[in-house]
Amino acid sequence: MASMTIIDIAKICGVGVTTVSRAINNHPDISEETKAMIMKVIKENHFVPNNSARNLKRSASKTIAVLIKGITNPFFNRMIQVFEKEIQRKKYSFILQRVDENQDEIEVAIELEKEKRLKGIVFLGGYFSHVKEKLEQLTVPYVLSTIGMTPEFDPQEYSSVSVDDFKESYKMVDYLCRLGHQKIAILTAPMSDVSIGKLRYEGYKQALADHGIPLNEKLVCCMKEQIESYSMENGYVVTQELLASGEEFTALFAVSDSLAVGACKAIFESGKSVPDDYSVAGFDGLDITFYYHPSITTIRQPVEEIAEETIRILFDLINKKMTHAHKIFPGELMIRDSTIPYKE
Amino acid sequence: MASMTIIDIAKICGVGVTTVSRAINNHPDISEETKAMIMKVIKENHFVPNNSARNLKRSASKTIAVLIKGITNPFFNRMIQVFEKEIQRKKYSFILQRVDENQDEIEVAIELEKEKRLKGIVFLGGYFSHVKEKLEQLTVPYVLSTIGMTPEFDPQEYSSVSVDDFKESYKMVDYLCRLGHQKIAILTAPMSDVSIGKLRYEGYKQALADHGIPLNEKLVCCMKEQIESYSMENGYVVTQELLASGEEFTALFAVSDSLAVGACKAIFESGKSVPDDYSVAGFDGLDITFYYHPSITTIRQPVEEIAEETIRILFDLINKKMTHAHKIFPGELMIRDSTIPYKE
DNA sequence: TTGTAGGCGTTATCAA
DNA sequence: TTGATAACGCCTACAA
Repeated sequence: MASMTIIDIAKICGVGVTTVSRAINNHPDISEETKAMIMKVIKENHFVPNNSARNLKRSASKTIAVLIKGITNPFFNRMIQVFEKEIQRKKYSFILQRVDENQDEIEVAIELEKEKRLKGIVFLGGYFSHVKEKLEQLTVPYVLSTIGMTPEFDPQEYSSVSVDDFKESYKMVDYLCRLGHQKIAILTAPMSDVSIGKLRYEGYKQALADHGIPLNEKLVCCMKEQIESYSMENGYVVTQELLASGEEFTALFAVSDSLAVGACKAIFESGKSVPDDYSVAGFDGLDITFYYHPSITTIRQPVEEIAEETIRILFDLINKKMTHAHKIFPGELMIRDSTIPYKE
Repeated sequence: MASMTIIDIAKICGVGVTTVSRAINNHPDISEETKAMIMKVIKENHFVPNNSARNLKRSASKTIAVLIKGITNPFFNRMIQVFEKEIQRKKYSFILQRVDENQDEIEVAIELEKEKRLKGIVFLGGYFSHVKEKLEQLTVPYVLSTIGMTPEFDPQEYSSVSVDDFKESYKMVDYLCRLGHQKIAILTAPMSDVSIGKLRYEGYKQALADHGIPLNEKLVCCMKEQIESYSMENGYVVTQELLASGEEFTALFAVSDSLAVGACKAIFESGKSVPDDYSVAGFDGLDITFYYHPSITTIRQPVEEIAEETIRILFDLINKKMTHAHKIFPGELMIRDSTIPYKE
């Protein structure tokens, strides 16, 4: 039989559609017994309400969408879990929407906002270089979570939660310098990057400068554009080239953990060792850095706290408790087995 | 200003709503110039059509949904990419819907089918033990991709694409036996599991039997229920317990690569070595098995082929070219550095 | 506590 | 090539 509607159910039950609607939506104005009867009929006939119709009619729904760019990143998994938990705790429902690499997240957001009558949006990952005019089409509050922003964006215009990529990167390179390393290679985003890749690279440069180490451009290795960015493969390939170049270095800082894993592999394959021949450090705090052998020194981003704070700010915005907020969490330098002091 | 509708646009343009609709949907019956004019107005006013209304009205849309259980699994990333590419190539649009661990994927599917007027569904991951009655509520074709099915399901009732988990598991354990290993531990799903975990365990048992090796239950290690299943952490914790138990073994077969990585870590931490003290093998063919040090022997599932075939079958079903199909792909035994012959 | 009727924004039908 | 109008399935004043 063709799909049932609320009208069919009403007919079968011998009641009006309103009553059925009330039963479905747990409205108070309905007697327990009619409700039970209706629900029974619904079960028996496998009636499922059509969400499109509901969304169309509803003026507002209690739902939050999380838009995530690059779902590949294992770093987001934990965050999504926290988002879901926190959003459900607030009795809101939760939509996870993947945004393709070559899709515009704002356009997706605008469309989704209308379709689902969203109450708020979380943007996760990606670069976020959008014109103000476009952002203004978003009529519900939104928070950028772990998204590096270039400074030309007016902080008054948006809210965000993240670590200070510049500072944390600095922290790591500073640590490597203090171990006595002077020739520190970096594996980073292409120079065209404007987001976290750039921020972390700037931290590297600053740390070197503060230690009186001149920048050696031959030790600045950029990911290949044609390979998935921040992937193990990219780290592997780029490190192979670095090793083949013959340029000397004693430590390698990869701006993401996956890159670091790929780098380690390239080093091992060349017959060298981590950390005896090269110290290697990553960034993010992925689980794999703990499980890799040797375990990999990294900057752990406090994902749970970041996710929780993101939701807290979003709801404050929704409840109009504030206009905009920016929260920066400190990262944690996890010293592991992949980095050791420089030895002559 | 409040959100625009197609009526507002029609008024501004001085045309009827139908004409606007035609412009939006690239209908043939409209002159190029009015269309251009309308599109210009739409751009200027940032009009975005409401999807709920479209879905409600449309009788059918060319869209395929991929429902994925346990988005954590990195194994799915590549598959999703292929799905997206193939679906777009067919000029269909693609929806990725995450299904929570404690959600019923069929119910999600039924709801989504109505909401989005789906043409077809792909189920990815999970266990899939559903009653026939429920499956029958799905009125569009669907394909199970890389989902282990217990034999009691009638193959006439559904379509599927996967590897033969039993056979591939057998292949791996057989290989370990041929290396001379006799005491082979397995890291597998809890015995209550009915899906791939069970199938892979059965393959292990059969291979041991065929080599005349009695099953030692102390070497059958089940994942902890309270830890994320098939995770590195689970492999780590369970292997620590195995090592602590003092039960002797020379090889360890983990039914997933992530478990294998965790196992390796536990072994290294105990002061032992892979592969010198213990050979370790995984299953799935994740990238990390190549990048780990030592690289990990595994069964590679041909993800691209599986994904492509899934879509091919789905479209054959949609176009009524067949009733049901089951495609089994062979896995590939990737012999790496984590397994070596048994030495006295 | 229950039912009737109108409208959410779009597309499809049909007539102009 | 265009436009008026009736659905699509549901929710919600408002009336009973």
